[in-house]
Amino acid sequence: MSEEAKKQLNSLSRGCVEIIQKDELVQKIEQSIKTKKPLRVKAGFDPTSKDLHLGHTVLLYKLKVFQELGHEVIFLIGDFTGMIGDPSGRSETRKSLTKQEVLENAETYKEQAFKILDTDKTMVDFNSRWMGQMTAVDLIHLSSHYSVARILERDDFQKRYISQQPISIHEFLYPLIQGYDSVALKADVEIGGTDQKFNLLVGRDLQRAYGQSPQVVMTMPLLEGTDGLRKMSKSYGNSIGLTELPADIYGKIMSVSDNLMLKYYELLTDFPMEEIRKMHPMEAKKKLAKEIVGRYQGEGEALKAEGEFTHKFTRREFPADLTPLFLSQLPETPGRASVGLVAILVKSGFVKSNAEARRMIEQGGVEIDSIRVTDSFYKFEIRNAGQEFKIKIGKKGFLLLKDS
RNA sequence: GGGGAGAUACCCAAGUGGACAAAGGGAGCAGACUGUAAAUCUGCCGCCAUCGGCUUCGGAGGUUCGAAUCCUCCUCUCCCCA
Repeated sequence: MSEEAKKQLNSLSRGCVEIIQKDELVQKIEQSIKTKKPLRVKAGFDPTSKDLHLGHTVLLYKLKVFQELGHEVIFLIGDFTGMIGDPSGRSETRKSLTKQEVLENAETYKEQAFKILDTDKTMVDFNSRWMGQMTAVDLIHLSSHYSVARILERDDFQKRYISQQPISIHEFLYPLIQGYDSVALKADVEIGGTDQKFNLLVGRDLQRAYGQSPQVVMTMPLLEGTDGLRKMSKSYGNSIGLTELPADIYGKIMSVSDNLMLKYYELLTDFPMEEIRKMHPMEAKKKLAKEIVGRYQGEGEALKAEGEFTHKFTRREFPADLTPLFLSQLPETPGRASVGLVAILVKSGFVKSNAEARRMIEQGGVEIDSIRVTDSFYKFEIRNAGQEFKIKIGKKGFLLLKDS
């Protein structure tokens, strides 16, 4: 293997779970170096939601590595497949999206993707370009290349089948359609999450069936969410969204376990791992949090988020520049002489119901001017006009309440 | 086309006429411990309220003093046979 190929393989493999087949990849790289023809590297994204989160960026980051090595990156938006809904890893049928929703989501995807990828060097494509043209005859022809038994082999389908969950025909078709994308694009390499392995391999098979040289498949781990257990997903409530408030992104990264942090480093950055391991975990985490916030929201926001974090949590101080909430802004506030704490918590939107507010108070989660209040009947006594109350609610809530 | 099983709170899941706002687990929230780590431990976990009340067990009706539990119809899902 040439030095250059070795170097490429090395940085491409970082964090990678599987490369099928590795020697094919080496061959393709050597070939590309020799002929000065870049590899066509494809990654598909299902625009199922508007909000991209860190989990989605694992692949984007890997594409960037390919790009920096001079290869041709195809950012494929599965607008057609998005309307079907990928059954991968699902225990139930995904709800289908309308064309309109898919296109809107695709826009935000592109926007976020180009914070990582080089706009000029990236080819953006939509699989409706070829799938939209496909006739029923073409589809049936495509289906003839695969058997029901082989599709059923797939782990998630099998689980659903055994546990008596419904599987719709259109979900069956999904892997074929996604696989066909590789044929249409003549991909040399496709990268995807480990949950995509089956679909990616179907791409290989179909390329062979259509007389092309099969793509190399590279699978990347699914990034666990903030719970450290399940893959990051908005519906699990464990995701870190790219467009969330900088302070939230920063805070969420800080609350991730040390182990998970290392994984984030491996998959989302190219910092040398040995150096990270040598750092104090909290310092390493801060560095990561700053890096991520900076990447998506800018350097300035990152610094601000870090400052805020240190102030609020490390030093446990009340944030300095909090916009006050005036009593008069609250709907139906009774005579200011007797404003109940419970009412304030609910009306300011920190808790959903009176019962929750009471619970929170009685369990010691509320402080007023640094004094814990456990009496759920507590009423504010306003002695002088313009008086302020600094209310701390649970771990993350800060409310500055002001008279008038 | 025929036969059978099932739908319970955010999720999984018990309950099969009163003691059920509904066991257990998970998630979530709060507290202790910390690095807002993670892990662990404790408490809370439908809604309104002072005792007390109100709405909930796929949907609509019905039986009963009383139903998540029984009956009827409907909707959805799964399995087996054809």
